[in-house]
Amino acid sequence: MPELPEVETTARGLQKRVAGDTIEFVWIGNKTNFLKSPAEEVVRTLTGATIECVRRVGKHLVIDLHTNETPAKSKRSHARKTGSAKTRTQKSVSANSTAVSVAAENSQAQWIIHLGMTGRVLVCDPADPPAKHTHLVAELASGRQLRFVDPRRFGRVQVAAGSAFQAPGSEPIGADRGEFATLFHRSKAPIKSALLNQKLLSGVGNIYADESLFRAGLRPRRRANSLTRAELQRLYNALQEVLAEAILAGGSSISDYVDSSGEAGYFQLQHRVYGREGEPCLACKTPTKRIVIAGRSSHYCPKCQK
DNA sequence: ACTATTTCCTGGATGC
DNA sequence: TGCATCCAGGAAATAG
Repeated sequence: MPELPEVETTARGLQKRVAGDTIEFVWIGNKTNFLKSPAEEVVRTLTGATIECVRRVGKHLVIDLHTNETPAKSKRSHARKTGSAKTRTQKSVSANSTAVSVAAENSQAQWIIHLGMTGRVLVCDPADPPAKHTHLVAELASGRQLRFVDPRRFGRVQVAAGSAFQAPGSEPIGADRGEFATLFHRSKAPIKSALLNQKLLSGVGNIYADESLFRAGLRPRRRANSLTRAELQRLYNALQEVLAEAILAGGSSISDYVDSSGEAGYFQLQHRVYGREGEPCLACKTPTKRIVIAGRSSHYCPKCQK
């Protein structure tokens, strides 16, 4: 299940393999509820676009494109979208005061993919048999294909004009310590819920939330605003550590391991609490507990975590 | 203005 | 063996 480290690993792999390539043709399947932008807008934006860069923004995969789309068309279609998209449009437009930079902005577009629970982006040979639940195929000038596969369709695909896509919250990696503390100081929600709230930090999912809380010695039900300065510091350190280790594990595998369907192999970080209900805590042997917070499984050691 | 719960989805695991 | 039921979870929608 892709969280920040997996998305980072995927982004690096894709950057390495498809940057500089051009999308020549786009196919979209029958089930289109994974699209956040209208299908025709996705097709229009992607077709003929050159992939400049693939990167991670929060839990989103962002593919920066150079397009041939005309400014007028791009603006009108973009304006149909919902609140947050409008805000971004306004931002990106207002940031460009001269006509020249507006024109430059409009030859840029972004293909934004959220992998949800089961989403994957594969680099395939056209001869590779399509995986079940393949919802979008982009044929590349190099002769290869990018395929979006997602059985559960929790993943989301959208396109946007410009290059200003932002995640709803702060970037967890290298977040400022003070800012990190401020984010959680205001929230009365359980710290576990606050960690999962993408409007605070973008990119932390269920597994790494549990792992961070375990390393920080904090119970998931603790109210975020009850954490002391020292506890927030421990949580900050734990989160940085967990994410860095997970990316390292993924990063070491991506360079030399890509399976037959072009999928990067995730060598996941060894979980210390996640999914270990009833098993002895690795530090003190107390059986690991599992509770449900905000509808999510939360694992913790009742002795080590206060 | 909050937080908490439900809903969307399918495949794999479990139970009878 | 086969069928029904449950469970996993990111994030939007809905409820409290």
